[in-house]
Amino acid sequence: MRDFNKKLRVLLIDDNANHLRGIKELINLESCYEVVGTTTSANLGVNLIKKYHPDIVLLDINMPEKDGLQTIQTINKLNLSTKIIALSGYDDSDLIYRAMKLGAKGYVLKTMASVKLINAIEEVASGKIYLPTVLTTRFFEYFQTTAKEESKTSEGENLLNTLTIRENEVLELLTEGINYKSIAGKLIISETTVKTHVNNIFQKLQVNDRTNAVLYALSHGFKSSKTNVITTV
Amino acid sequence: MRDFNKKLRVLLIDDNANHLRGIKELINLESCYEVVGTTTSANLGVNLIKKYHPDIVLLDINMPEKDGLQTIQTINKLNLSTKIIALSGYDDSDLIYRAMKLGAKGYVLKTMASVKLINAIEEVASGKIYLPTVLTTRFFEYFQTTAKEESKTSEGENLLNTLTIRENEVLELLTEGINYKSIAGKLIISETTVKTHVNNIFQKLQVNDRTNAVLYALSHGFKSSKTNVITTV
DNA sequence: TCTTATCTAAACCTTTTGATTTAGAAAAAG
DNA sequence: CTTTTTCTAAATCAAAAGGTTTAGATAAGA
Repeated sequence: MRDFNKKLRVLLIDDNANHLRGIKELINLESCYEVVGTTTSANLGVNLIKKYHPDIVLLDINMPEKDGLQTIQTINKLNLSTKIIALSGYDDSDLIYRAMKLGAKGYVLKTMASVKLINAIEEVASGKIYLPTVLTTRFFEYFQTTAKEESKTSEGENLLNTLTIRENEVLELLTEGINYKSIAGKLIISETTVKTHVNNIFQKLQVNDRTNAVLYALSHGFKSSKTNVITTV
Repeated sequence: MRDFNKKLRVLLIDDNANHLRGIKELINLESCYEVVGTTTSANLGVNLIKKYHPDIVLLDINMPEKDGLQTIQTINKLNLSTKIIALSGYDDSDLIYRAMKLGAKGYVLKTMASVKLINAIEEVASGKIYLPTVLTTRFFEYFQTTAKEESKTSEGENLLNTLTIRENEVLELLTEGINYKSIAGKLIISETTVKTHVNNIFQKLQVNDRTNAVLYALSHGFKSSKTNVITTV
């Protein structure tokens, strides 16, 4: 929970100076906030964050100089407790999705009423996530469509299940982009044996080459025994 | 937008008969809803959905007989416009995450005030997503931690950005597991030209074969030009 | 205008892959 | 105690992929 005795320290990053001034005034109207800095440059913003360790950063993610999404990453890599609220002019599903994925704690449209912004700051500061209902819906639309393939593949008959243990080991190395010779070396078997296994894999997965075998494996939840594969979006 | 002249048809699935009765009464208090069926069995519930095509299904996802998450998938596979609201006793991040990923439009805790449930039905019926603030935060906690690994790959300089437009087109076809001849056919250029492009791609991505090129592309957020970004309104 | 980047293409050659057949040994299943 | 599965391996052959060099056409930029 948030300590109301201390002022919340807020940093503003927006390439539009006018907008910057507007937001600053708006926030300063509230006695419990303190704007510790404003800047039109993402790179400068990152430096200010390093220096001042603000509680909240309001970050315009539609900036020309540096990609806003990248900036989110850069800030999060600092490993501070600073929380990021993304500011954007667009309610683009993909943009919202990516911003949130990269660790933004809130997303506010510039067109939204100023009271929403204060609301967002308050919520995020107290450890919650702030997403207006419209954007939540947008987010989930995108989330569910991109996640759909994963669920589709996890059910039904998966040809991967027909593979033997050895074939699985071979396929795992195939998915790492390793050639016959190296696979033979790693499994300590002859290259021709590897070829035999690979051919059997092809038949079972109903493909004709390694690329398609790898693609099948990755898109059908093939789990390598050591590393956890991140199934893409 | 929802048509207020028609009653919203709701189906209830909960293995606890008492709870089922309670919810039914609660919903029937509201004149704009109609409970078209109640059942304690997930499998039976799916059949009822096939028969009655309800607008909303309130689905308890903590059932012994059949896994609630599986039931969500089964229902969605019917491809009806039926919207699912997950009911659960637990505010478990992973559970919420998976339920939403599988296509639930809302998630309500059984411990929540009954007015929240009505609220959820109303929101979901009108095409929105309903997640109480507490659960939204839980969801994003989980979402952001599981997505973290992915973001790692998209940071730093991405060699994919060095590719020309044509090289991107070729890479896109490579990631579909297509061979030189077919790529040449699709782009209406000669096979040797394709080879030239592919070689340039290899150099730029610092790999030696197509499999590794594809793996690089997939793990570094290569976006095929076909991928549809949902841009609404 | 000169230069650079991009797209196109061929020739030549080497390496890798993939397809097919055959077959022995060991282990598991019946 | 057979039969089947799995893992091993070799021999061939054909096809695809990859490496390298050279080069013309065009468009974009300095």
